[in-house]
Amino acid sequence: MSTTVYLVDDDEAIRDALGWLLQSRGLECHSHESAEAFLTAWSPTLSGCLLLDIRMNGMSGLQLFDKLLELGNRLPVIFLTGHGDVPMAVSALKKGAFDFVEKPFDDNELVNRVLEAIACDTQRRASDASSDSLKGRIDSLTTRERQVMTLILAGKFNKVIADELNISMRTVEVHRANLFEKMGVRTAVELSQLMSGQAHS
Amino acid sequence: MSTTVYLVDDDEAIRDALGWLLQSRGLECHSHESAEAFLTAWSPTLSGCLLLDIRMNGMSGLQLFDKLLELGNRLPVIFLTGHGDVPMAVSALKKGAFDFVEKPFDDNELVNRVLEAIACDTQRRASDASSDSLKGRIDSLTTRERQVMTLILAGKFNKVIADELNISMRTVEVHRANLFEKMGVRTAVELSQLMSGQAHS
DNA sequence: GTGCCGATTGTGGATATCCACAATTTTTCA
DNA sequence: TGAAAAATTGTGGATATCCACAATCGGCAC
Repeated sequence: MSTTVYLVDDDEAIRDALGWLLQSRGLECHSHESAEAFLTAWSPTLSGCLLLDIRMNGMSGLQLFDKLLELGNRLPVIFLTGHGDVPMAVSALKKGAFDFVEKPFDDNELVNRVLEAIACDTQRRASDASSDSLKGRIDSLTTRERQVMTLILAGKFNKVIADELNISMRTVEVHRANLFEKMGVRTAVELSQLMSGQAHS
Repeated sequence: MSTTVYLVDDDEAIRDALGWLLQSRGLECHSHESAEAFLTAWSPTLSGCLLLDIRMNGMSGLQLFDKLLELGNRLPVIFLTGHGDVPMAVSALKKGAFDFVEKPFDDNELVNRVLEAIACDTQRRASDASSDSLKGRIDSLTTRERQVMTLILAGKFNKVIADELNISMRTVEVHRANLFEKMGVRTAVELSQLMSGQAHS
């Protein structure tokens, strides 16, 4: 999935106009005429951003937003509405919506918001990728190696680790060397920095 | 400064009503009749939250908010307004306001928002405190000790550090022991975890 | 100018880590 | 049941770290 602007609005005129606007600015745009239609197309791997009309036949934009939140959506959402009120906007933003724009909107303004949202998603995606690769390396560890790693990160000596796991120091050394290799680090400090911010129970 | 609700509104009736409401819920409340008056009372050490009316004579609530942002305010801000519109609310929230409430408001609702804001501030304050104490410990390090620490955090051996600083390994050992003592850690791993997320150039 | 602080270095020994060479036991999975 | 993966342990030596004891040198403040 390359970065794309997903547009959900039941008004064909708006879909056409916005689609044209976005494409004229070099942005790929996929339109859906209903929340339901977008839901079937949605996957956690989508990247870019989501333009979401609030008032629609069937599931509303707000309902779709809630549903996507449950599904773990990370795509930044920009709400579009002609009938928004303040509490609605406040609630949407506090739930994590990226923006909330009233119709009629200024074309340049909207495109700017879209570009910001895409930039935000790109950045999140990059940090996700590195944390995924880290998770992969952690998964490749054996149970013992993970136990040893945890104790190393607790700042304990091999001797103490051996004691707590009821194994010989030599075995700890082996696990230590192996897990350093798998995690791609050369020292405990590097490991600690790599793992900082990660859960590793 | 104990945790207090700061209220800025140029309508005396509202100040009285809100002040009464908050105090009846056990919340200390300090009222100010203008943005200017609050500004002179403001200090970075205030804790609690700020209830801010938007439409006021003189400096508006939004202007005060911007000014406080420049001054480095960390107090959560809840806007109160009888004439808010969606773009205004969106802009305020995107700038970091804690909430945006329209008048007339439900008493319980508002008190809940205030309690949330206070909880949020209390939490931030706690994490600030520990990071301040950390900063203090870092400040207590000598120049050399800081240099050595940086290299330790880069995962380098004493030998390499000695080389890079053109001093003997023994000297590095001394600095290392001293800075561990000052930072309150026993191993490089603990130091690394302590410093994770901190800048230490 | 005397004293304090920070930086510097040395010796020597106790601990700890790193690793090659070598091997056995246990678990897991097909 | 047999092969592969994982866990285990030992020896011995090279490196690294930790630390007490001891000392020199330069800058700065009172």
